[in-house]
Amino acid sequence: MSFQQPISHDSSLGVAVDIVLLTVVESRLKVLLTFRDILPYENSWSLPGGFVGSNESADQAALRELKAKAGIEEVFLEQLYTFTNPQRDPRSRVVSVAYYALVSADKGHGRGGSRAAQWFDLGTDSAHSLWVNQPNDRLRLAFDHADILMTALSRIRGKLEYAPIGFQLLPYKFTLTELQQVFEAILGAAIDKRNFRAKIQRSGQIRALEEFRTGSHRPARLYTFEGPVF
Amino acid sequence: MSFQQPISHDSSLGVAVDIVLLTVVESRLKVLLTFRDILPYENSWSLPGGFVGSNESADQAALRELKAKAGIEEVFLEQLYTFTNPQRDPRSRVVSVAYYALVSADKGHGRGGSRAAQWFDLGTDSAHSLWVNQPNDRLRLAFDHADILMTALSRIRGKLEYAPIGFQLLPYKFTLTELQQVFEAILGAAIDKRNFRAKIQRSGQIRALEEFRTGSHRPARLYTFEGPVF
DNA sequence: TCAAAAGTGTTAGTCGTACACCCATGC
DNA sequence: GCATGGGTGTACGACTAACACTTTTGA
Repeated sequence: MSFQQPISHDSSLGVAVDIVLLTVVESRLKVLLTFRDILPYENSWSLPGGFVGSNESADQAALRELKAKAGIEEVFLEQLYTFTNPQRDPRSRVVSVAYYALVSADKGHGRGGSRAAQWFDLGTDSAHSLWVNQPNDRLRLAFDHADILMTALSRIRGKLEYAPIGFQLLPYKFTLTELQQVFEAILGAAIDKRNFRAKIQRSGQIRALEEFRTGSHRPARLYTFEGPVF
Repeated sequence: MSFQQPISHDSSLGVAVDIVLLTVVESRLKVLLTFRDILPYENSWSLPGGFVGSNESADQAALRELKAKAGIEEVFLEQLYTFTNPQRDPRSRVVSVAYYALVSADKGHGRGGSRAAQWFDLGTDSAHSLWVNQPNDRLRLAFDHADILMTALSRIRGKLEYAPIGFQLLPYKFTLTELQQVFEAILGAAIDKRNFRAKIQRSGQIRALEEFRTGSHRPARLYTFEGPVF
């Protein structure tokens, strides 16, 4: 039996952040991945991330990485979970403080067309977790990033029900149909239109504007997010 | 544009775990604190914790520390949040992966009477956060441990509503009054007896036993936890 | 005038909440 | 027989979920 002696501080683990950056485009949930052209996991895709600098918090590191890798500055960012399996990085011991971030599609495309970072579709129906568990050949995620992605998806799905995070994926003005599409994309399931609208209106989180989005059919009223009143 | 070369890994942050270990004794929520007889924060109380070993996960480190500092082995343990303020430890850079743990009072007293580790009362009414924010002189917590404790309390209060964690604070057999007292201790508020019992019964999480706890009054039926059926 | 998306109400079941009295036991 | 904690039911309001048709516009 191994008696663990008191651990010396200079065991020197590395600390990194990894970010699950999500957006919704045309009713589809998308995640930003970066391409690795170096070992380990050369030619795999991975979550954007990097090491935490010696004089910054993990939050700051995550924001810095988002700006550098995705060109994104205004973003909703929350800590997700910290992954600490000693074997998660084959090179050396690195613990990863994972974050999830949500951007609206209009802000979210600073980069992402580049060869180094691309948006990947998370599937249209409830097959999210399937997809993540059994990625196709094109998409074998590096390290434990598939775990991180799954954890993020299930956290966000849960949180969507009670926290006003859906709005983070939309621009300032949006239609109720767009909002519903965001919910459906995240939950991976269809929602009844009347019930959804009634519930959202009841919640008092949105305010109707006197503006309409005009398209090729009946114009849709625009709304804006207005946090709950305390 | 800065192509980020991997930030030199040897910035060598330390990684520690800190654990908010809670129990409920006689309707009072208690937290286990350890006494620091060394600098920094000499003569303060702190959450039990320690550095993560170079070959163990943070979960394993937390379990090891719980066993070492509190003599506790069977315990419900979940990761809470990772605290990464660069100044949180005045000696050197240490990030802390915080956990919360729940034990039933019957298991929870392996240690805790020792000079090094003691159970502290978290106040009987809804004044929890007040108490934590403005600790009396006896109780000024080391590092950012007051933050960690507050985060744990608010997480647990939230989670109590939808996850079966209340049972973790009770022995295998318990009365409904005991269960209600656990809920009241955590929420810091009184609960209506009839509503509580109806709700718990409805949830299908407990099973009635044909045993009774006999005391100085009418005997109370014992129940046992039985996870939700899938 | 037609295609397409916007918009709207009712019903039934379930859950939360407020509230007061009788029951079984030890002393 | 009394003090103490154990145990029970009902009514109202709010929310969930199922379900189909009319309105407005551009083409």
